[in-house]
Amino acid sequence: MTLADALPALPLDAYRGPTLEVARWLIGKMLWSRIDGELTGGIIVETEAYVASVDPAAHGYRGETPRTRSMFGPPGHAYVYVSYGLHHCLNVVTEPAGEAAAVLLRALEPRAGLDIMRNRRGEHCHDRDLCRGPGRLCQALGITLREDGAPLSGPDLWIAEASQGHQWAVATSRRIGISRAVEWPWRFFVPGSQFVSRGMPRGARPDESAVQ
DNA sequence: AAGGGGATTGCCT
DNA sequence: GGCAATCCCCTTA
Repeated sequence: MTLADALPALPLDAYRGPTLEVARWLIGKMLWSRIDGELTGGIIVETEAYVASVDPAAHGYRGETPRTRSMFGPPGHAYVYVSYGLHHCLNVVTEPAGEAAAVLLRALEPRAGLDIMRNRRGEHCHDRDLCRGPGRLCQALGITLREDGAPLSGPDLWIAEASQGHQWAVATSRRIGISRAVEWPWRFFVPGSQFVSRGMPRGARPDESAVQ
């Protein structure tokens, strides 16, 4: 899969809507990066919604800080932060500017530039592990704090429809790795996909409304 | 001014 | 399955 296979970036307006709807809608879309001239990309198979106005687990819940500034910015832009001092995590900012809300991209099914991903992740990395987890995804695609605040409309980082219009089933569950609002079913993923970051945790269920 | 804790990962047992 | 790594941010004193 090369640049010629990439469809144009989705319009930034598409991210302005309710975060939970955007989080579900993003499943099955392609995330592309062309960082350091290297093209990489994959199908989004796992997301989580964070809405600071009501969500104690969200960054920005206690107001804007230097780290969370992008989360308060306009929709369709990247919010990248450093986790545990060493891993990067990529969010898509949602809702109108001023509302701190975003969708965390947790896993991709790698489709383009797998050799590049392996250069970054390790030569012995199995396909399945290249983008399985928010930190791994960023490492595989070369995403760092440099991309924080960047619009997801290219040319370095963008989200587009997948070239084959495959319909993916979507399931929901509790979010991973948080200690507040732990019961909220705000995680969306492709059930059965080997590229999802973990097996189905407690509380997981098929999401009927998203299965076509 | 100091300390606790994290939207994680990889390696160890 | 458990735990260390690692650093900065935010909370509390």
